[in-house]
Amino acid sequence: MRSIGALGKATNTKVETIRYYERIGLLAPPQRTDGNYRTYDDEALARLSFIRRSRDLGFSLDQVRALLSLTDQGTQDCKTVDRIARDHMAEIERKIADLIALRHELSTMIESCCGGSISDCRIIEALSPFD
Amino acid sequence: MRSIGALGKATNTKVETIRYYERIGLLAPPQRTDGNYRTYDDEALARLSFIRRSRDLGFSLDQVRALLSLTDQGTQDCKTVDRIARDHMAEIERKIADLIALRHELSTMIESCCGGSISDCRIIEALSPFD
DNA sequence: CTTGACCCTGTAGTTGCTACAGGGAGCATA
DNA sequence: TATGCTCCCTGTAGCAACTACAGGGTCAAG
Repeated sequence: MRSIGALGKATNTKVETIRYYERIGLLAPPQRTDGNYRTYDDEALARLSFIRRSRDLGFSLDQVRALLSLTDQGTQDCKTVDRIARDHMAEIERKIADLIALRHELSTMIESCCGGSISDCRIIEALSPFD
Repeated sequence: MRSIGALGKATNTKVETIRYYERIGLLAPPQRTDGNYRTYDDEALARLSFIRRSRDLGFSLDQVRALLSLTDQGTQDCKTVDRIARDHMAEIERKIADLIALRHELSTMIESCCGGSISDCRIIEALSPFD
């Protein structure tokens, strides 16, 4: 059993974030000490680690919730898990493509700029309408 | 002169968003009709177009605010504009790199999965701690 | 004269936290 | 025993950048 601070350190999570996860129902309310302190067992540690790892991989809290409930059910619904992961992957691909397009536009804009000395700024011009 | 709805259509912006921009001081409060409707002139249209184009390029509202004030000043501070644009560019590069790393991790995870039929799910396993 | 599309203000919701404020618990030291 | 100090508690408000109401007013067409 460990305190919320210890759990936070173990999972690289801020204390407030842990309480937030509890509040939104992602983590079950843990046991309390006589002094009303939360105490967490290994299962809670595993669950929070799972959440954090999923978050690091960019899953939304809703997606994490879905993944957790699938593992909780133990129904081994691999198809659903796979779909969530693939959907997420597709979204990341989209974001990458968007950002690359953006980078291209931006770099064109920046390159057309004077570089800091000439008086009519092509960046502002590029952003302005009717040019 | 045009109504807020017309301005919204012309700039592909929701009416609520235009009012929001006004509330946070990005757009000046426009003139009103007798019936208290906002009316916008061409300058407002140009300004909102500038804002939207900047937003589309991923600039934050704070960055947009800075760009706008630079153009308002007319001081032709090209150096500052260039810096804002380059900073933004660097941030986008970072995001792209992050997402590509993420994609790699995710694809490794997904490929190791059964594909929807075998009962022990490697995705869940990959997300779980102590594996 | 009524219907419908538009507009108004003001407030609350979204995502995923983060940051207080104002207090209590628990342990070490003087 | 008193005093610090660190940790913990609850509850609320803030961030970005909108979006979505609720509950009303305005205006033109039929």
